[in-house]
Amino acid sequence: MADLYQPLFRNIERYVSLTDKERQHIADAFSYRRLKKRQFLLQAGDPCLWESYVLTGALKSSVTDRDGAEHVLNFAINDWWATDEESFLTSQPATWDIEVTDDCELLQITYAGVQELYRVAPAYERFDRICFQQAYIHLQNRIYALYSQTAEERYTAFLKRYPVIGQRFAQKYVASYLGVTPEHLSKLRRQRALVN
Amino acid sequence: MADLYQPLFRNIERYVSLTDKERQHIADAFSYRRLKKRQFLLQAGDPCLWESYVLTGALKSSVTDRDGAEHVLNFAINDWWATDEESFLTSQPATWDIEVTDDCELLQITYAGVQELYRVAPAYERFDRICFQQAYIHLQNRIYALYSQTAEERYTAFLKRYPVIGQRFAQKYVASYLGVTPEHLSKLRRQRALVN
DNA sequence: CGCGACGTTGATTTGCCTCAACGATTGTGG
DNA sequence: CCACAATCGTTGAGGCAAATCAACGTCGCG
Repeated sequence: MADLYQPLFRNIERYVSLTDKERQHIADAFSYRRLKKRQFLLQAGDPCLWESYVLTGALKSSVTDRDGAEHVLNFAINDWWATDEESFLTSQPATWDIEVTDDCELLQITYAGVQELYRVAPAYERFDRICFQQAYIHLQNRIYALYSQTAEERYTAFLKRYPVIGQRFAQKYVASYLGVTPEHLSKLRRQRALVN
Repeated sequence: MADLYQPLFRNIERYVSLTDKERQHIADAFSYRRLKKRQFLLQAGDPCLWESYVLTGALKSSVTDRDGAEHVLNFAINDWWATDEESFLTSQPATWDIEVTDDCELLQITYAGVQELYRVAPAYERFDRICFQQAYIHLQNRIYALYSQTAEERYTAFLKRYPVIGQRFAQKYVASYLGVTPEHLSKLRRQRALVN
């Protein structure tokens, strides 16, 4: 089943080129795992032991605050990654929950696996560097959007940028990701419907 | 003046160890520059040609939105970095302004310089990887704070985490960084003063 | 000294939240 | 396969945190 790893290789080769030997090291380092809807890839309090590449399915990362309110930080569907990096990198208890919202197939790597890959496949460390640079830029833009845009503008931008996500996840999670209540997003959607 | 580079070396050696040869490559790659208060390290529309390490002085990074409102994204004082990474990495026109708020001494490196350093000093690419991982985690936490905390809570956390910044920058920039108006921050401060 | 930028204060407005009630849909056990 | 519960999205009424607008004192600087 070498084909199983093809999507992962293509994901990595967006940024770096891989030799056959490097592909082999990567395939050896990642293990396959299935999770069913409503299972948790990670629960707050446990250490995040895996970086997970999503082959199929859907997950959401969220944090629950002191008041019990859940705040969605990220979505992940096929060809995305799902990890609490802070916990993964420091081995401290996670603050995130990562919950499966559609049955998943994952490819997972441990912290030790990553360190070993850096050693035997330097292209993988370069890939990680580029990934985190992109992710950093993306989060800066998200913060700027939170500062400068209304909820309605953020929702419009979200639909444009991630047309698929809005269909694969419950409205209330989209609302949480956008930083508004489900009720408010519902009202925004109604206003948009009236205009068109 | 080899001493000029010591703060930069120490900054890098927080995360990776350097050989003497690597230190030499790094010193060769970074050039020294002074800027006066009110000058712009970067203006929106120009490409960001440098990653800048701050030896002394103070700068703020901000974006001005369509309505003309300025939003402060980052502060930088000694031993911090100041760059519009999106522009630096893609060579596209910057969206950020980076303005000097106190006379600065900088050590700067170009994109080509970074690529060359990656080649001759692999520790530097590892340093960059770790830096961006840390920065990514930090921004995730900032987004979570924007979702889950009130302005007052964010201000309290800001004072605790960056006691120095609040004193080196005008109140209105701190307000902007926290995502509130200067008037509102002023009222928050008044309330805090009454309590204590 | 006089100008302009900054911080403050108050009055008013507003975007979004909270709370509550209600159908519609989903899923679950008998 | 149906009945029931649970969850979700919607709608409305009322409230609050923060924005807006405007006026004023102060300070640094030319």
